[in-house]
Amino acid sequence: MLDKDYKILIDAINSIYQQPEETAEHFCSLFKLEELKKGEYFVEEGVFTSKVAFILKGIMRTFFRNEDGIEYNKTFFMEYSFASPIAAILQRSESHLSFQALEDCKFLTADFYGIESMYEKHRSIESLVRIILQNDWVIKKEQREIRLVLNNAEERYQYFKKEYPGLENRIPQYHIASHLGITPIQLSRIRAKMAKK
Amino acid sequence: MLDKDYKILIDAINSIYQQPEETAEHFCSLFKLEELKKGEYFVEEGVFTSKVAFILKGIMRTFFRNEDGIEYNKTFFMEYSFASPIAAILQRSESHLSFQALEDCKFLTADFYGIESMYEKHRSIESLVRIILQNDWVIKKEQREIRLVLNNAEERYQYFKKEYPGLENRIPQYHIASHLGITPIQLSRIRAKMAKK
DNA sequence: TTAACTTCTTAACATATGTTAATGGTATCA
DNA sequence: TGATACCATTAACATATGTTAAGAAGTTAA
Repeated sequence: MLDKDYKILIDAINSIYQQPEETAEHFCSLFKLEELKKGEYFVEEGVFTSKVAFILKGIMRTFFRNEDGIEYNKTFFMEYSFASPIAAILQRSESHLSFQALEDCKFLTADFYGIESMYEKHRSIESLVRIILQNDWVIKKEQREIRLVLNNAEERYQYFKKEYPGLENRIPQYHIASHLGITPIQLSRIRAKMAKK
Repeated sequence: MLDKDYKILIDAINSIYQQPEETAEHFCSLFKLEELKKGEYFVEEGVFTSKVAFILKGIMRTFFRNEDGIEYNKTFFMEYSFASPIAAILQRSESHLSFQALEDCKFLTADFYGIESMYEKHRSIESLVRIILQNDWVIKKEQREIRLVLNNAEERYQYFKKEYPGLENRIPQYHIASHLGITPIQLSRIRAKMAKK
């Protein structure tokens, strides 16, 4: 069972919170390989789901669509990151976010409740999940809220390039603009201004 | 021990998640009454603390100060709400947010770890805390992030008045402006524009 | 009471961003 | 190959917001 893809997953979780070998193998056994073509959805808005994805190749975005149909790209997921509508899962509610492949994607996927059921016998998995949630949710969200209020669009773009290295060359500019909370036209102006310096 | 103040706290927690009478009394016994004068701090940036406050009278704000000293008012707390640097507590880290009284405050305060230690024997307290955290953090934060990106300042001000009824007449306008991510001048323009309609 | 202080408002000007439209480049596909 | 769709850029104009400065009204303190 320890083929190349699972080895990547094991390395990823061990670098977050070191796991006993048997625990790591049990954890990995919950995952199976899946693929999505560019444009296809991992999770669609309005559904109940408990899926978690660990991305091996490709890019996903998660976005919110308001009543006027305007989209806001909340987060991007690149190789070796976990993507999941975890807020909805924890609340036992439907997801109001969609998850979509922006490139052809290859990923490992598992059911979150299956992971939760490991907690009792494998406390290190509970710690792993808690650390991931605290990092992704509490810390990143809090800092993103502050940046949205205190930084202008150019500063937010600079931060985006640090947070997602290389991503600006893999996805359309309008997806980046939507993440920054500006129009593609304004992002183009900012890029032109930065190129001059 | 069931004086008027504790009765308010018991009613508040029961309306969130109904508790057995003995559990509610045990929970309340963890709290003691405190006061702060306007301008004084409940929590200061940079400290380790595990305090939780239930506000009986007055207003607090929690704010972030960036490297240039510019403040961002993240949340306001009015009567019968819980105020706490809970993100820092859960991460066992120092708070990078400050909590300050904007009016003379009377509140009940407890140690969060004391509350946590009730979980084993009183699962309904664990549920209570989980619900409060999910509401305040997950849902409210997610929706606030979306509003910051998709709504303009006038819409955010309209929302502020719904979220904090009456608060606009109890605190200075510049605190509201800081919460909305704009200058007091711009807020004054928005108010003038809305008054005309 | 007067003086100092705080808060809110308004004006004038500068900058940032949105909207609409046109253009050119590139990829895709029949 | 040619046609079409998609995407980024730029221009021109409108709106939103920031900055600086001034003044008015209310509050606090000497």
